Amino acid sequence: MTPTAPLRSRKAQIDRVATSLFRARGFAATSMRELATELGLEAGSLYSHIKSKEEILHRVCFGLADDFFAAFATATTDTAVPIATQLRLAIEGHVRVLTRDSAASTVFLQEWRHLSEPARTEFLALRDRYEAAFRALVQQGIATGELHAPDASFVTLTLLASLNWLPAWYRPDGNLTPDEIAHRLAEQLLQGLEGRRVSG
Amino acid sequence: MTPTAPLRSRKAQIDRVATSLFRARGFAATSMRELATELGLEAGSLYSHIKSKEEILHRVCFGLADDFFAAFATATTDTAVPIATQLRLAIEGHVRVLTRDSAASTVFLQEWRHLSEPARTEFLALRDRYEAAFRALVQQGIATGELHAPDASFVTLTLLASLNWLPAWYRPDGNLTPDEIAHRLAEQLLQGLEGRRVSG
DNA sequence: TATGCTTGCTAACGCTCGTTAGCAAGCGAA
DNA sequence: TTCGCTTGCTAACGAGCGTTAGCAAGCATA
Repeated sequence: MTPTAPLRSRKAQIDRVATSLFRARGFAATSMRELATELGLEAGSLYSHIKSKEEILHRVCFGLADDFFAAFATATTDTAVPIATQLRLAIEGHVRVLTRDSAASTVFLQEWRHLSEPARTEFLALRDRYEAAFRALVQQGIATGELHAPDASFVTLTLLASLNWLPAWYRPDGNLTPDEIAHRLAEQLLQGLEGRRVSG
Repeated sequence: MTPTAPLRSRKAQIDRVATSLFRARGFAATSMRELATELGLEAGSLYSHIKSKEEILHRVCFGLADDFFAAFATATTDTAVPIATQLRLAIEGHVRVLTRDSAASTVFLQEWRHLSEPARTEFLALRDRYEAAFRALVQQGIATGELHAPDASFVTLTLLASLNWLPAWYRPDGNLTPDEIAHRLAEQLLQGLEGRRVSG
């Protein structure tokens, strides 16, 4: 039924509701009592299913990190494909993960800093690794002459920024499907990078 | 001394320290006792200078909103200037505000949702008005043929997203000055929009 | 000298927080 | 039927929260 998580386990249901609350109010401003009420039970009952509030945040953040890495790997498996195409596929994969569960994506992007150590440091390392993978792709594209830009880091930062703003305005019932959005974003971002124009 | 706020009033000093804490930990996760300690005094003493915790957030958010509007107005006063140039100036102005006080900018961008009503709604109205002004500029540019894009809304969203990610990675002691960053960002974003290429 | 503003303290208020202990009902598997 | 897992309750813990009241020292101005 719900596109984001299976209904079978109570734990998954808690994660799902908590994620949407974390998105709406922020992690620190969401209370366990609020979460329990939303689920129709008492605060103490939550602890039959989870160990702590932060455990939920941890699962959301690291779960989504896995998704992003998986999407990127899929987009870049075939090294025979032109870099520009690989980058386009990576962008589309990234957007697909973002739109599949925009509540979780927002939490992933905004609330990770409420992770305590060492999870916080681990998370940042993952994020850096992901950005580095994107940057390497851009750099490769510049080296082969497929992409034109003076600075791969700069390009990568603005590119991911454009993409990561998506959960802030994306609405599943909007007039663009996730794939259309992904395609448009890739088009718009790469037109500049590729230095060519498709139409007027 | 400090580039962000004058030292003369204790109130301004509280605002400045609070802003940096709000940025680091988030508004909800920052306690008044923590803020007081950082300032070398007791929690109760803060209330000789401010009315509430939220008052600080309010001042930061609405103060920066004023700055953004002022910068945009300055960039677009001369209507004889080509739209593409006005847009470039608006981008550079926006970046200048962002980099002048990146802690306050981060709070402005991330923590506004902890404003209670009606301030929250007022803030969102301001933000919408600002985005609409940018969008109108883009739309005008498309109409005159100076800019090429299928959808002004889409362009504006990704454009502002790229810019607003800046406080997340900008470091005042980095190897690019704010003006260089502003120029590069404008260049990179408009090269795509303008459909031309400066160099290889 | 008197006024009033700025600045800061101590002590405490009512409240909410995340979490735990102990108990119990339901239910599928052995 | 018994075992054990899932699910949920009530009651309470210690801690921290934002905020207030009441008081007082310092200091510039009138």
